[in-house]
Amino acid sequence: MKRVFSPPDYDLAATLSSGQSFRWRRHGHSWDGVIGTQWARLTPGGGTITAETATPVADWQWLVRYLQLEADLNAVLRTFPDDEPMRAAVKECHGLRLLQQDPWECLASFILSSTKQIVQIEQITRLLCERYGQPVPAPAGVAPAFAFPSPSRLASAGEADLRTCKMGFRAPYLLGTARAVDSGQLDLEQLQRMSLEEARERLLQLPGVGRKIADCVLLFSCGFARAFPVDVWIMKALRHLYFPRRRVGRKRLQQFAEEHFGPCGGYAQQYLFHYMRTRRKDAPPGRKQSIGVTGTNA
DNA sequence: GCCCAGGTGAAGC
DNA sequence: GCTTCACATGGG
Repeated sequence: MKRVFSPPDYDLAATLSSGQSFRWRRHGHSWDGVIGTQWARLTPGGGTITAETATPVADWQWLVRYLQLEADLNAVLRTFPDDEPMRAAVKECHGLRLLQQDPWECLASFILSSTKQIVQIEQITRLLCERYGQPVPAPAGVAPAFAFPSPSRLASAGEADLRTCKMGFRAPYLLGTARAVDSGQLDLEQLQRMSLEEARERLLQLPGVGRKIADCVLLFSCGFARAFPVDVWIMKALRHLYFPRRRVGRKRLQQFAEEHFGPCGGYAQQYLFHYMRTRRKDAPPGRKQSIGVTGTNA
C-alpha cells in the first residue's frame, strides 16, 4: 500500500541518519524500516515523502506521528538563539527533524549506544531484533523484517544470550532495565505526563541510564523538546563554538545549554550534532575545518 | 598495536 | 563535589 505526504521542509535522509533511530537502512534513495509492527519504505522526492507498507493501512496516524509530519518546524527554528553557530547549523541541516519514537525501543537502543559508533549501534539493534523480535510482514524480495523485541521478551533472556548480539558490557544494563519495565516498576507511557525533571528522575533509576541517555529518551520519544543530551560530539561542538580556549566541564556545558538554547533546546542539539558529524567528513585530511564563527575567526 | 566510539557506575581523592 | 578507571567490541 502506498501513500504520498507533502510535509514542508523535511529532509528525510538527514532525519533518519542523524543518530536518533538506528533501524533504518538506505536502499538507493529509499529508506526501509519497521515502525511498531509495520514494515515501511520511505522515499523522498520533490517535496514529498512516499510511504509504502507491506499490508493495507486504513489510518496513517502512526506514521504521521512517528515522522512528526504535522510539526511546525519554523516555529521551532524561531526559538533558536540568534547566534552564528546556530545559523550555520540550521543553514547546513535545512529540513532536519526530530522523530517521535516508541519509548521502549528508544530507551533500549540508547542503553546499547554507550561508547559505540552509530554504525555499530545499528548492527547491535539489528542482531537484537533478528534474534528476539517478532517477524512482521514484508514485501517479497526485501530482507525479513522484525519488530523491536518487547521488554518481557528481553527480560526472560539470559545475559550470555544477549551478548551474542555483540552488546558486551551493556548486556546486564539492558537486562536490568527490561526487567524493571516488564515488572511495571517503571511505566514508560506515564513519562510524558510528568514534568521533565520528574520523568528524568525516574529514568535515572534504571541501570545503564545516566543523564545523557535519559535526555535522549525524553527528547526522542517523550516529547520533551527542551531535553538536551550532552554527548562527546556536543561537548566538542559547544567547547569549540562557544568556549574556545577555556576548560569547561560537562556539567557546566549542560547548564549553559539549558539556559542558552531555550524551550526547543533538544532540537538545537540535534542540529549541532548533525552539523558536526556531517561537516567533518568533507574536511580535507590533515587539516581541521573551521566550523562556524566564534569571534576569533570572524 | 594504538585510539576512539551519541556513557555509566564504582572507586578514589 | 570532582577525576579516573573498567567495561566489550569493532573501525580507522
